[in-house]
Amino acid sequence: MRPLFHPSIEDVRLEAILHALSDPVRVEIFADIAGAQCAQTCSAFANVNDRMIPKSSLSQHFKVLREAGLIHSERQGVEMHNTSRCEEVQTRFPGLVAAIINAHAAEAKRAKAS
Amino acid sequence: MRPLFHPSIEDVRLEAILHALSDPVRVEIFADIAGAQCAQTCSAFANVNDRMIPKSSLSQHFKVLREAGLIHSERQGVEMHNTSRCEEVQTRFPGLVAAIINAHAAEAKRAKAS
DNA sequence: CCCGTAGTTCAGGAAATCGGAACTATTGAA
DNA sequence: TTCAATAGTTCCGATTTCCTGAACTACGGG
Repeated sequence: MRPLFHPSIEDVRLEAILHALSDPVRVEIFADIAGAQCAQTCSAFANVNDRMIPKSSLSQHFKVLREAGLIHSERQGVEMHNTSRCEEVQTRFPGLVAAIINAHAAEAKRAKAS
Repeated sequence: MRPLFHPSIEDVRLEAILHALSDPVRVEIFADIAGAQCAQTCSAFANVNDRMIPKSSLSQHFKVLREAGLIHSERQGVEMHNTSRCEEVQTRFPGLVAAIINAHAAEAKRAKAS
């Protein structure tokens, strides 16, 4: 099994970040990881937005987030610990991730209200 | 030929905006329109990033930007006048478009420097 | 050593994207 | 009015990407 690839922050591309977060499942996962106090496992997201996500799809989603430079994944025993790279991305693209997370939160809030 | 559809600002979705701008051609077109003083035609972008874009693809790109709520397109005689909807989108998702345009400008600047 | 759990890889079917060719809409000139 | 030119749109087949079940790998515990 090939080791996990994490781009260095200089290699992070805007295009990859926007593509990664243009998927409703991935943006939800990322917002949760970014807002969490501690590292999150992959399987914690087996159902997102009241929808079952097969674990092969989940694995792909985490790969996309990881290779876009948005999260850091580290094997911890049998499971994976995922943390956000918000601070790093903030230095590269100031305000970007914060604005997206804000927008996502605003949309989620409105959906709940209706 | 069916009339052009523009979503009302309340119907604009984060997902659609991020998807629209996750394409290198579209983000370039949008940044240009947003930064321009006057309306831009479609064919003004026949070559973006030193690459020829076929007009059928250009038409699709404009449709994606339009239906995401990022631009307004209006027929003016034989050509199309495109303007950005930045102000409206700003009220719905504060800081989002500005951060993306900033990030895009930063990346373009770095690419030129190398 | 074997089992259970967590996640990855592979492969093929589904969906989105690209682009050439044909079409539509508008203007201006004959 | 008719014809030609210009600017975009639509259609459709080829390519690419995405999704997910099945098989696989990796680690920990008994």
